[in-house]
Amino acid sequence: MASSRTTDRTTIRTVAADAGVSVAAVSKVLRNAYGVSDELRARVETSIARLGYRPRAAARAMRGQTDTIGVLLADIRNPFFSDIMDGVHSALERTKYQSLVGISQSALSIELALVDAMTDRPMDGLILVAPRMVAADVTVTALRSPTVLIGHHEPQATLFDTVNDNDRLGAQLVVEHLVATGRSDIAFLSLEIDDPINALVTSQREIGYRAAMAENGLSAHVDIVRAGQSSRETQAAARRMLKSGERPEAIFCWTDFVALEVLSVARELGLSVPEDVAVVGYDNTSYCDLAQNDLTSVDQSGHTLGLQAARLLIERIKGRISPEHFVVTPRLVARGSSRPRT
Amino acid sequence: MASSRTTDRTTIRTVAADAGVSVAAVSKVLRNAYGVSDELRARVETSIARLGYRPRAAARAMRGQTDTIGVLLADIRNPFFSDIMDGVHSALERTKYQSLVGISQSALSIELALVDAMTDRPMDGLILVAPRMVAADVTVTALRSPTVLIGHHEPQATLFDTVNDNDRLGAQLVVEHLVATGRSDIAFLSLEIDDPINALVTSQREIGYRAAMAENGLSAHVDIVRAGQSSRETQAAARRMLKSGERPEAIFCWTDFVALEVLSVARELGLSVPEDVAVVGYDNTSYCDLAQNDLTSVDQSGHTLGLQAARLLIERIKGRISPEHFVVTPRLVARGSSRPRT
DNA sequence: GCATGGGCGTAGACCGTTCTACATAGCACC
DNA sequence: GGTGCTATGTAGAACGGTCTACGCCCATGC
Repeated sequence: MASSRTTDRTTIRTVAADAGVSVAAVSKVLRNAYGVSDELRARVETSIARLGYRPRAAARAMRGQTDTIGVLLADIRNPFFSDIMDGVHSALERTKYQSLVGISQSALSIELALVDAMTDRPMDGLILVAPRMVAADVTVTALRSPTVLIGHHEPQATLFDTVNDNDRLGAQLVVEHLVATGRSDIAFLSLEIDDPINALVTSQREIGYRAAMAENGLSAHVDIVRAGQSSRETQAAARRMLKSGERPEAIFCWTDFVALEVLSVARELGLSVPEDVAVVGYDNTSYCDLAQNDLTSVDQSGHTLGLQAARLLIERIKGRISPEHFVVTPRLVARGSSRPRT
Repeated sequence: MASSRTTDRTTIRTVAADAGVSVAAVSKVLRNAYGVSDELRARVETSIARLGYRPRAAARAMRGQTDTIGVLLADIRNPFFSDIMDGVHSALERTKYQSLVGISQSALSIELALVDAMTDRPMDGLILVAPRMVAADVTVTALRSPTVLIGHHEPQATLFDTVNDNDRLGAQLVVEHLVATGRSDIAFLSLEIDDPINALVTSQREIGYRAAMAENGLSAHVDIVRAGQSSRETQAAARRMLKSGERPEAIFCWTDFVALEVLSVARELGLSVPEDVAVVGYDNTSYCDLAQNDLTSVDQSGHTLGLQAARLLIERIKGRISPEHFVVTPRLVARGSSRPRT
């Protein structure tokens, strides 16, 4: 079966024979290692080009590097993750590294399986985006291969790097903005998670929200609603919040994606935004700027996060041991969905 | 450097020693190959569990399978591709296969590099989603590993399978719907591509659009505008179309993602949808259903496409040689953005 | 003239699996 | 008791790279 496929691929041995040198010499050229004369290099490169030779990553992986980094994404639907990937790609552009992505669908079990799969592959390093796993699991992973986390607060960690937005501050900016525009009854629509840990961005935003409400003397108004990932659950939660007798004056959503659903439900219920209810998102994804959404949001530059993570990872692959924890400062981008009421 | 990381991983030899059997025996158990007694299997499995052994994919790749399939996505931003990935994941759920994704950012050069990287990895098979490459390149790829294409029309191909929507029909449905709702000046906003080929979904939709316009005696109104991927280019094109003296009565966009931008521009220009201009998308992604978009679109069930592709790929990996070409029939989902004018 | 050392290239072990070819045991049958 | 067959387990050669250890050559210094 599939026997027609064994095309007798050209290997390093073929190249060596063609160039009339040893296998080791070809390997040296490939890795541009020390001890190769210009003449030998030229000869080998000519043969490589003529034969169209490509080293097999699998064989390479057994002893050396694979020049591949693995990215674990929780959720491909959230457009914010596209921004992160853009950043990763631009950091990798001029390097020898390529990225391969695993999608965990926000399920812890899949996440763990994927990390295992990637370490078995193996990859030279891993970028985990918004992972759900607990510190112990991250540690195990980091011991096996260089690791950088995005969107996971573990500022004391020494075995891996982290790249984060200051999520507490971001939430505070939102609350302050809403207060400044005349709202005080501000609810937070967060994400429901089985075993929430403080490292999660949603937890951090909840903390920031609580703190800011307290600072503004609004502790009595604190209202955190948590809904699952799915559109159905999100809409149901939004509907409950907007229909209830004491509808909040503003809903702050943990991510833009959710805020768009809230806007939709509000419109369906005949409510006007921002008159009847203000809506604010988080991440400042490209959807916020569309006129039909006109959504106030918090910018944390996914591009920068991805870029930094990739940079740090490469440093770590190259041997850095000391941990680095990069934090970007969020910035509120006010749009129509939170304009002061007239 | 990173020497602390060499944790002396347990290998198949460790397991063999622990269970008191040969390496080959362990390998047999792992692959559940023929010629293993229940007693031996039990013994080996106990050792595997006790040692927490995991076979390394890289070593495995050198002779056998890797149980990994590669998916090449053109663009992670387009939410339609999320639907496809959902389908792929559900097909793979109960199998031993895992998927790893490469993102080409709609660039032909990256696409080719990624396909090479994946074949070198190697993967057991490849799913290429909306690839730009020409038939010759696909053929080369298919000769190296089992391949299924999604969103690439090559119905005669024998070396690989394809999974497609009937894009011509989809475009026809749109034109007919718009005609039925009283429009005749219907423009098509398509995608600009350097070297367009007929196999692309955009080309197919253009063909369907032209044909349907002709059938309805509207050939004089045929107007195909092509814009690049970026939001900036899309908006610029939309602005030109909507501002011009002879603004069309309807704009049919090649994908939802673009239609959302058009809705935004229309609103910015103070035009009302669908009164001043009707807008229709393609793919029926989840954004269409949001009240602020309320976008008419064509459903081609990305979930089904992904599911079928994964199924076909596994069949092919298992030895099927004869080509299969799966085609789904699109369905128009009418919403507010194309309601008849009152 | 001879030891020294740096530059260059090579031989061959090694990485962790798979898989073919073969050895052995047990059993049925004559 | 010998023969043939099946069922089970094993030895060892792949797979295609990397990388260490070493040898050769030539220039240099004394």
